[in-house]
Amino acid sequence: MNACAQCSVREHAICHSLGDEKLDELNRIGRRQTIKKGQALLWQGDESLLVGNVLEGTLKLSASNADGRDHTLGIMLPGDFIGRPFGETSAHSVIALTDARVCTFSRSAFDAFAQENPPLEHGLLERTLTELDRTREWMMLLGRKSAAERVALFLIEMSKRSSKGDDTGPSRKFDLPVSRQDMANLLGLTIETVSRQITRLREDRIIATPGRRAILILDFDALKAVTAEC
Amino acid sequence: MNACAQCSVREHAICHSLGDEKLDELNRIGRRQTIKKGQALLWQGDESLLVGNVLEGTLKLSASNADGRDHTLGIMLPGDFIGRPFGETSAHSVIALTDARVCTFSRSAFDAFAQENPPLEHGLLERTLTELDRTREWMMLLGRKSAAERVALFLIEMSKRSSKGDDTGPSRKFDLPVSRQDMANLLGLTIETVSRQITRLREDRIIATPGRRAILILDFDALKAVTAEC
DNA sequence: CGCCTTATTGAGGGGACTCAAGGAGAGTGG
DNA sequence: CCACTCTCCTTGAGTCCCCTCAATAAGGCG
Repeated sequence: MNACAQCSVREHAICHSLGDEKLDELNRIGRRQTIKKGQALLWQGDESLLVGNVLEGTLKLSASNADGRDHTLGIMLPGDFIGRPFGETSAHSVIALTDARVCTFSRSAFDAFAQENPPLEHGLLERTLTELDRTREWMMLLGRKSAAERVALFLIEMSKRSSKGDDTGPSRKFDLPVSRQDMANLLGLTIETVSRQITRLREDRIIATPGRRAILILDFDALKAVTAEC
Repeated sequence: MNACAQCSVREHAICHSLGDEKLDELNRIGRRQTIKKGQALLWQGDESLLVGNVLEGTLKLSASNADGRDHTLGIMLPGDFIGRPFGETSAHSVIALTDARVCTFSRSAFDAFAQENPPLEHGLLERTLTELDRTREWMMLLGRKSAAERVALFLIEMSKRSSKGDDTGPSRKFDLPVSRQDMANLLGLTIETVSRQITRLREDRIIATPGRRAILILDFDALKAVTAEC
């Protein structure tokens, strides 16, 4: 029985470029795996041993430098591709923010499989190019935007991503997949600054926070306006 | 006569994965082109019409947002790949910082050629993955590092890149390919802050500045130490 | 309830920005 | 060769935003 056939991310992951036969072959080198919140799937600097797809849960891509400060480089949600194919070492760590399920492959087996399946490589290339564009957008945020803009932009982004699959547009109510600390690390701010910005948005009646992780957007236009104000 | 055979970046560009025959074919859809300093090769938001390789000179990848602030996302040197294959629009602008020569392809022709030449796509994928890693490193710089660290890191990076091809290690003396303003845009700082940091490094006898754009590293270890200090 | 983690709020300081003026080259033309 | 201009860079003074340090509050869970 092919586990891929009923895979929850079948349509969104890189595998969707493969036919049934090839999918079967890929399935044979793959392995479903669960990770507990806080556990690492990959360690920065370690040998790059595996790659894979997120099936369920949220993970973060993060890096820390010599003096201990660490920075979250991205959030990985179901359907996203994890890991660094064709490389000796993993440049960043991948850590589960919630309990998660992933579908992993040994890097060497995946590399070999990819090289023999141009459509898969092509899909991976397109995905990587898109990710590069997105990362560069984020660079701009880190380089030039104020704390208020960063937080507002993050909320909008999360609102969009949490409604993935729906056609109702960005959700007005959703749960943040990350803690304040993770938000701060992602946005290049401190936890206190993030908290203050959230408070400010609540005082201005732009958002409400019905729970610790919950966000309810009251005035979407006003939130958007914050992202562009000087 | 195949212009690629004697191409200055033959060994460093993506083309090196191709055999003579395929190279010839690629050559036929390519076109050598010169751009004057300040001219744009691609405009952010425009249709993605071309891709190519840098042959000579320096270009920058940049983006500007609604309120006019703009940010340099990367520096492109000879051998680097330019543009966004397989995409409708160009997410960023590419602008010449010096007079430059590039080898360009219409995007559609390149896309078609790439899809038929897996080794080329594979090379492009590896390159894109590496670029993504590098961009993420830079994100960390923008998110977490002080002005002093940013400038020091930039000088080290430029020292390394300017000695490309040599085996003498990073050059101690080199010319910056960019203006102070470009440095500031790249590092997410203002021109004044960059200037002050350079002055500081000179006062501390870590570097000397024998000319407007020239840098001479006097104490490499001290410079490295700056990149990691708190 | 008590403990622990996570989030909020406050006070104070510092690093980078803003605004403004002055210098230093490179190129031009007399 | 020297004024002149233009651009790029440097330096200074003052301000503001975000960080740091510190205390308090709010959940979550045994």
